[in-house]
Formats: sequence, C-alpha cells, structure tokens
Amino acid sequence: MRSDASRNRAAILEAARVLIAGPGELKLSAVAKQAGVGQGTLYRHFTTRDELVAALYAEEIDELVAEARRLLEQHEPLAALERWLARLAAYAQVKRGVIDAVDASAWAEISAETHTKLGQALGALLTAGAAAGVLREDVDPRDVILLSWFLAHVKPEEWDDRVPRLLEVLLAGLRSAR
Amino acid sequence: MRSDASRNRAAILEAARVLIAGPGELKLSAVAKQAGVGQGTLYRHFTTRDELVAALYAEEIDELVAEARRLLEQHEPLAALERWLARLAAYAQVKRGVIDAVDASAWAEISAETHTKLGQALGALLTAGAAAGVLREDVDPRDVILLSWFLAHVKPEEWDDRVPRLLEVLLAGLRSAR
DNA sequence: ATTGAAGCGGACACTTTGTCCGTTTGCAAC
DNA sequence: GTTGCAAACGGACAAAGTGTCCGCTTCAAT
Repeated sequence: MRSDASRNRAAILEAARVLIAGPGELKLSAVAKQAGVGQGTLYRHFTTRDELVAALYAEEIDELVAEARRLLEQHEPLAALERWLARLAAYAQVKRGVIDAVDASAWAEISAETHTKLGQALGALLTAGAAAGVLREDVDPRDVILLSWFLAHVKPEEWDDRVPRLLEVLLAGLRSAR
Repeated sequence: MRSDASRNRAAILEAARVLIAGPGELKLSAVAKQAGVGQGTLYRHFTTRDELVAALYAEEIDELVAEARRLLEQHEPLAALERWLARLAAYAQVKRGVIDAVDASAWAEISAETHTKLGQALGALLTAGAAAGVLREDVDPRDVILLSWFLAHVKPEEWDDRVPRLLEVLLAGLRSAR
C-alpha cells in the first residue's frame, strides 16, 4: 500500500468518526469533504457504506474480542458472559452503530467455515458455559448477537430503564434448562 | 374524506403491497406510478415511508391483536405467549417488514399513556402469565417487542435452523425466575 | 532521473426523495 | 340542475445523495 493511500484511509476514518458522532445520517460525500479527499478516493477505499462503518468499529470489536478472553480467565462462565454482554451494551449505548458492525464483522462471509475473531471469542465464552453446565449447549455466537439486536432499537431515553432488565432476560434465556 | 381520496389511498396501498413483495427496496416514486397517482398525492396520504409501511401492515397487526385475545382464552398463559410469538415470527418470515411495523405501531407515541391496541393485547398476555406465576412480573410489552427485533435480522436461509431455538431462548428468559 | 503503476480528486450522471402550485373534482347548498 | 369552493390531484421541479469516470499527479522501484 502506498504511503499516500494509507494516509488517506486514515483521514477518511478519522473524518467519519467525527461525523458519525454528530447528529443525523452519515453522508458519504460529507466524509470525503471533511477528510479532504475526493469522492473517488473514498469509494476506492470503502466500496460500501457498511464497509466504512465496519472499519470504524474495528477497534471496538477488537476490544470486545480481548475482553472475552480476559473475562473468561477471571470469572466463572456465567458471570463472564454477563459482563461481556454488559460491555457490548455499553458500547451500543454510546456508539449507536456497533451492533451492525458486530453483526457484519462476525459473519462477513456467511458461509465461511472459519469464524471470525469475534465469533471465536464469543464462542469460547459459550463453550465454557456449556461445559460448566450453566449455559444451553445449543446456542452459538450468532444466536447471541442476533438476540442482542434489540440494543440497536432501544431509544436513548429509555435505555437505563430497560436495558439492564432486558440483558437479565436474555441471560436467563441462555442458561441451561436443567 | 372525499371519495376520490379514499380510492387513491386504497390504490396506493395496493400498489405498495405489490411492490414490497418484489425484490429490492420499496421506491416511493414507483409506488405512485404503479398506483396511477402523482407524487403529491402519495405524500399527502403518507407523509413518511414509515407511515406507508405501517398502514400496509395494519391488517397483520390487527390479526396479532385478535390472536392474542383468542390464545389467552384457549391456552394457559405460557403456551399462549409461546404461540403468539410463533405467530409473530411466521409473519416476520414472510413479510419482512412486520417487526418495524409492530414496533412503530405499538409505540407510535412513545409517551402516550394509553397504550395502543397491540400494546394492550400483548400486555394482557404478559399480565396473565405474571398472575399465574409463570412469567416475570417486570417485563412489559415493549420489552418483548424489542427482544423480537432479532427476527428482522435473521437471514431467510438460516431461518429454520435458528428461529425455533431463539424463540425458545426468549421464552425461557421471560419465565418467572421463581 | 526515469517511468509506469497506483492513487487521486472532483465533475457529472443518475437515483430517489420531497415540495410547490396551477388545475381538476367531489359534493353540499341552493 | 347549477354553482361555488374547499379539498384533492398530479406532475414538474428542486434538493439531496450516491456512485462512476477519467485526465492528472505522485510514489517508489530501478
């Protein structure tokens, strides 16, 4: 990759980060302008809006992967999953787009045998829980992400009232039937 | 309402019903064209796309309301809720937009004290379950709809594998902790 | 220093949304 | 039946965005 290319890529991401925090939709033309690059350059780096957004949240996703590992070492499986979900929710509250990004990132290629990093990390959490007998054995990472989609639809003003309870319900549902 | 107005409204809905079944996004201009009305007429009847979609699914929503009542009479609360969710899922599988519509319809006015029909119907289901001691007492209709959002994100090809299990998980989460 | 491939930018074509306004039409009063 | 007019109509048009194309520039390998 040429040096100017990677410089531009960074500029675009930085611009997008700024603009996505602001109100309203993320306009691609505005991103290009803010980044000081042409439309063409933007589209060369990120073919679709989703690609750009996914790249934007790559950091958060890496963090979620690391967090999964860390929690797994330090807590019992159920507590680990609970905390991991809380972390996911915390991101979702502030960065409204993470869930999309997580969903996209974890199953970029629907049929890919090799799961992505995030899929693996979350999978490890679930496997540990299943092994310990505290979680259902038939749920997979995508199940959990799908169920987490509700986070993207909770309105900011109802967040504090609802989300803790909803996470509780979700977790209860995932527990081993036993 | 003038007779031509209601005729046009019906034509627009019919056109939208046809076009939404087809592939791709629902283009408002295409709806107007198909309905044989001008853009202006379309916008007069439905200010936003959401409004149009909500109207489109009004029938399904009424059906869901009726179904809630019927199930409540004929089954135990838990079974009633289970079946109701299955019905919701069935709609969601075929009519990809219902969840949005349900979400919109049930909480059109976020702060409205009077819940909408759907909110009431689902609320009755939950109340009955709580009274019987089989459901958590702290969940409300919106909680359930929020948790159902995953339905809108399940891909058609994974539907049969995942949805039954996910509904099971959801229901398990809603059961009384007892 | 040369050179050509990679990268650039921004004009432009295209798509879709939403508004405006002159014209038409339903219908109620006479 | 005629008339009056508010309501409704429709389609041109403005606005907003997206995605493409292509002549020019820049990097970096030689």
